[in-house]
Amino acid sequence: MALRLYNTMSSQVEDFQTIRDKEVRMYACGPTVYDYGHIGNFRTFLAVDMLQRFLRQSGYSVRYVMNITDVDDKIIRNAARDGVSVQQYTAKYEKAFLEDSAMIGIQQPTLVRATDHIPQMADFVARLVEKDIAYRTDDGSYYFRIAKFPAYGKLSKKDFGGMIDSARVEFDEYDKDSARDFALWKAPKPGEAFWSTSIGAGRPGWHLECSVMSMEELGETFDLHAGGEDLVFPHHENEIAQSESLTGKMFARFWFHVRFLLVEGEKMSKSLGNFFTLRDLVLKGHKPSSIRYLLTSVPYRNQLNFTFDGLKQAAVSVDRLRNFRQRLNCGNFSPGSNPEMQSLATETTDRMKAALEDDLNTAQAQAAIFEMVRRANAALDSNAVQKEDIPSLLAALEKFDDIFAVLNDDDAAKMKQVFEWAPTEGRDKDIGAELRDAVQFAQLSGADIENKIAEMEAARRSRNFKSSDALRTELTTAGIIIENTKDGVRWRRK
RNA sequence: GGCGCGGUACCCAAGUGGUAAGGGAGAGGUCUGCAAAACCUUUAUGCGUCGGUUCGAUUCCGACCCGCGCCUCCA
Repeated sequence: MALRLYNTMSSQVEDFQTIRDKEVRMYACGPTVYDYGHIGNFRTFLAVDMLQRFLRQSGYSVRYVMNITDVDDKIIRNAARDGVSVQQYTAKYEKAFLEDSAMIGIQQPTLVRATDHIPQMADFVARLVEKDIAYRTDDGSYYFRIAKFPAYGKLSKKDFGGMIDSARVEFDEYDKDSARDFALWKAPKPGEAFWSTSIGAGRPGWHLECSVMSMEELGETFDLHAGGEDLVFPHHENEIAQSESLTGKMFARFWFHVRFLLVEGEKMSKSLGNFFTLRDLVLKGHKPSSIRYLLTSVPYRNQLNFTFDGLKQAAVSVDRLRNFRQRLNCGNFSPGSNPEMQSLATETTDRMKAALEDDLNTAQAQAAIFEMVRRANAALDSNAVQKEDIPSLLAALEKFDDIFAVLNDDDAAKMKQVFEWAPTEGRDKDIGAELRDAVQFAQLSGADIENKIAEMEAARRSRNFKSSDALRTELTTAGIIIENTKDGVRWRRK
């Protein structure tokens, strides 16, 4: 078996084959850095992150490039509103994006910025003009002539046959040959940021940067291009048009699109009051690992209903996995190995691989790991797990976590960052009691806790349950969960 | 209107032409000084509705109802 992925271009699940053996060159459309990223953005980036992780786990070397769109209408407008330069404005949100990505466990791709590629973009337009594929309008803007690219619409399955030859239309403020022609380069408007280039002053249109930067980084034809489902049209369609009409070659082989999510059953929107940035959720006290788990638990092509109930459930599920790992790490086991445990680990690894190879079916991969957890826990209860089984079971768990990345408990440290950030943006009032608690709990050092536990254990040994229970309550109140096992006391943070 | 996706238990959510993964929640039980963790049992004769094809459909086909997406820069 090998990886099979849905390709938007063919509308089918296909065998994933790379141009170069065992090397994947992929590009994802990243954020426009005009505000903090919301959970919808992160669902998409997380899906691509999982794909990238799985490709590496499958033995590919991966060149993964993501763009940062740091110039567009909204950015220019907001920067002007705030009285800062475009660079100052975007630097803040780019930084926030990187912090948020790290917080939610995204492995950082090679990042490229639109504004670092202005000359290349101008050059790209000039070459299109030479081929008469692009044209300049009176105001100094440049447009792509869709009539020159008959395959236009092949990705989004749209038929533009009837419109392409329409007469020259006066279209609002612009002077396009056809209403469907799209802007490659926009002439400057009074008071707006612009760049002086070989094709004149102005700024790039939205689609241009992705064609220019992806080809510069990955070559004229690369393996996979990813983004949110909304980008199929017009963004990716336009990228294909401009790139392929310039090179005469196929632009990207696979098109990977992530479905939008719903929040509490409805489309996420500010007017509905169900619009959440990642930081909004952490401010409410939700753990980054819970958010990551929930956002990755539904396969990327299915609609995911993001709910607060689901977030709670995700937290419990993650705890279950973490408890299991701790149980494996802390117990005392007799020497030898149990063939049943060995084959359980192997079966689980195989099932996870098969699930992910099937168009990244994350839900089934989770089912496989939980099946293992349940069966191994049962075996642990009956002392059927032996010393040499531990590495095998842990290896399967690690294989899972290479992709899902929720086991490492650094939630408190991440939440602390958000806690400290809040006042800098006047968001103190949004800090929830749960976040406050989580941050406070993190202050207690491991040594402090161990000391309390030793005290508690001493009381228990002398059967002074009243005093030991008091100590446990004290720790519980501080967010420490105590478990007395036959191998001694285990503790963990809530 | 055009193109596309989906409706599965209390909640989230996989999946299959032969009778329903997994997680959470609930109930009962085991273990425990009490907890916690863990385990066991249990919770859809049912997979939007109505027809059709079939020995057999939740899975295929058709109609309808509902939700969602794209169709001028929203991941």
